[in-house]
Amino acid sequence: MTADPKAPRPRLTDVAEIAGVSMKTVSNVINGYVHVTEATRQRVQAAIDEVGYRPNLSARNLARGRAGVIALVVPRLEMPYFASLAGRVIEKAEARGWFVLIHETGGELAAERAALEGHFPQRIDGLIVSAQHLTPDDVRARADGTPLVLLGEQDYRHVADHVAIDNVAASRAAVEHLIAQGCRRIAMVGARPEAPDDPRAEGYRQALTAAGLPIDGTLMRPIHGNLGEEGERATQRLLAEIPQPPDGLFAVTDWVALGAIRALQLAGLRVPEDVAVVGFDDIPYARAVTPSLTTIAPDRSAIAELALRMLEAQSASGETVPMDENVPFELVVRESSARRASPGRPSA
Amino acid sequence: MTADPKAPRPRLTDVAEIAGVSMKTVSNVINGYVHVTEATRQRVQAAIDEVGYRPNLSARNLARGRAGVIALVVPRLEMPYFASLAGRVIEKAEARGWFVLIHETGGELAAERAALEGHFPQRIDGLIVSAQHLTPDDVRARADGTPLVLLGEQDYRHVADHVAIDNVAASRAAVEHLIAQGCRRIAMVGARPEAPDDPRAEGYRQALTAAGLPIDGTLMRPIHGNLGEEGERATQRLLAEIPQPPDGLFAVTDWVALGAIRALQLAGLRVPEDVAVVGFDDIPYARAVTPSLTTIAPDRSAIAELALRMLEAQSASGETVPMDENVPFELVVRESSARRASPGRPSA
DNA sequence: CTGAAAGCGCTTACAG
DNA sequence: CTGAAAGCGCTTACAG
Repeated sequence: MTADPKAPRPRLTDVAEIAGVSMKTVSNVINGYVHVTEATRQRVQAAIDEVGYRPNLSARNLARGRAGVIALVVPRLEMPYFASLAGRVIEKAEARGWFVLIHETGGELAAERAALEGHFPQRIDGLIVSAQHLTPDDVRARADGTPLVLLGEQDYRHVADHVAIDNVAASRAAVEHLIAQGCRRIAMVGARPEAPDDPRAEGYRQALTAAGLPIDGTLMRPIHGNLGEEGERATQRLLAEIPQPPDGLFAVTDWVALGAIRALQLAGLRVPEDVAVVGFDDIPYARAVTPSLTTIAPDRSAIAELALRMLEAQSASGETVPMDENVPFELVVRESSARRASPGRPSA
Repeated sequence: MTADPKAPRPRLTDVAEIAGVSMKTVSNVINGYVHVTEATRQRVQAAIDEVGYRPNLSARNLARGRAGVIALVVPRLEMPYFASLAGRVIEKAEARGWFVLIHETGGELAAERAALEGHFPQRIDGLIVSAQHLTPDDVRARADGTPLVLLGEQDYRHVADHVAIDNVAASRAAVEHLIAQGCRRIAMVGARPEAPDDPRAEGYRQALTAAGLPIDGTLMRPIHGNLGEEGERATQRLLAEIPQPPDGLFAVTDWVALGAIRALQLAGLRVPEDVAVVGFDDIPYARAVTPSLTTIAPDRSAIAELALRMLEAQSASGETVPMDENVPFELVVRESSARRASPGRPSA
């Protein structure tokens, strides 16, 4: 069990010798192939356990002609949503014998494009990209043929495999919740009016329209990088530019929501009493801050699992029709939206 | 430059053929060895650029007899301190042609011990562990011989290579800052009275003693996992158990500080007016929350660089005397400690 | 300063 | 169902 730390690592041939079989048979057992009698399998397994054999992945990947590595491209690992997503991708990849090379773009479009073209220090078998700025045209223009899965809120349908939550439905759920709390003038921080279609803005509009509320463009505030500071600044400008503060605020990410709450509080507004706030992502801080944050929690595990299945499918079949898959989400209600006002009678 | 995506990847021999030299010469150029004339080097480089050659790391590592992988073991990647540390480790490792296998322990001692014993799905060349519970005895009992570097606040001197900031000095700086802000009754959330020596508690004591302030054990509150919720609960209990709230609070991590601030605010105390708060780590949220958090910022880049150098040194020389290196830190003053009271006249 | 050849530890047709 | 052998793409003594 515990081997001499200085001894060379046992090889497949060592295991084969101990078990009294050929390398091929050991390989069959390790890779779970059929056509091995149960008695042989057990004998081989015993030998594997005895010497503590673990395959040399460099040799395996070389022989198989693959890198054994997939890249996960995110804006910044420091953003907890991406960190937890990375954790799940690593977990799911491990189960498939894949390594995850994490690559940060810093939210730069140029870095996102470079990643799309496979500009990595090494060869990779697949690419999962969670982009902030990449457009469908960027993806369409891609020359590199490495299997690719895109994550995130953009609509990449018909361009590449894509997995995400239903952002329209999730945003709609968030805003409907604010309406149910009695909010009538709901701001959105992080809308992207310049984008051809912004699903979170669409969900926002749908919820308002369904409730018979007007859509007021001045309440929709764009930001560039989904950082807390930007959420704060955008909310400050919002408050400065409109005569009366909103009574609800939907932020495109929790981080933006934290910045927005900061701006609201600095302006003397109470959350949730004066302004109810809902974020998006369910980052761990959403629980730790005051007030704790109501938010949309995407199923990160499902995202990771689907992304890896899509990569596998592409590796296996080469050309495929781009797929678009949705994973579940959940509205997690916490303090930031707990209005005491009854629905229909918002506190003014 | 842009190759046919379906074409097989160019190999070393392809480059050699184009440049009209042997594989060995190309290898020399790629690995930066001397004894290559400048003209040859340029010719080879041109061939490399022409076909877009990138070495097959599986083959390289197999030939070199190494895995090309180091493991980074952290409690949870979702904790932004570890996420940003991971980012820096990945960056520094990439420069050395190493992959980083990130492994989460969930803060479990058993998982930390398993990692120490090298229980990974594959072979690794080195191990960087940022542990929460591992004791020097655990490290001493290690059977596995893989190069190891420990990070974090525990004192692992004489047991294994260790890199950290000077936690005593950093904590002392944090508490001295609170004292300079006029605080006289300073609580510490996250002390570990059970640990033989807790450097952050030591710095706290040193600062108080140097200022002629008493050390009050009831103001030092232990917590287990450095989570926000625990910081909140510990602070709640603190407020419930002492007759008068503290006027300053030092938290062992920013995340704990956020929880503590929550508890303070829920108890009707204002931060920083009633209680000034300092955290530790400088996570990105420290800037985004209200009030923004005064904190200790460790030089993560320096931690990553030193850790990798130590791994390299161990790989090269086998047995070495355990080293202990400190990296710089900085006190970042923000709103949570901005007391209006002049030093010496704390507001009551 | 450069070339030809062995070897790293697997997988995988190909025989049997 | 199992074995002997070639080959994956590098590195590295070893010659020259």
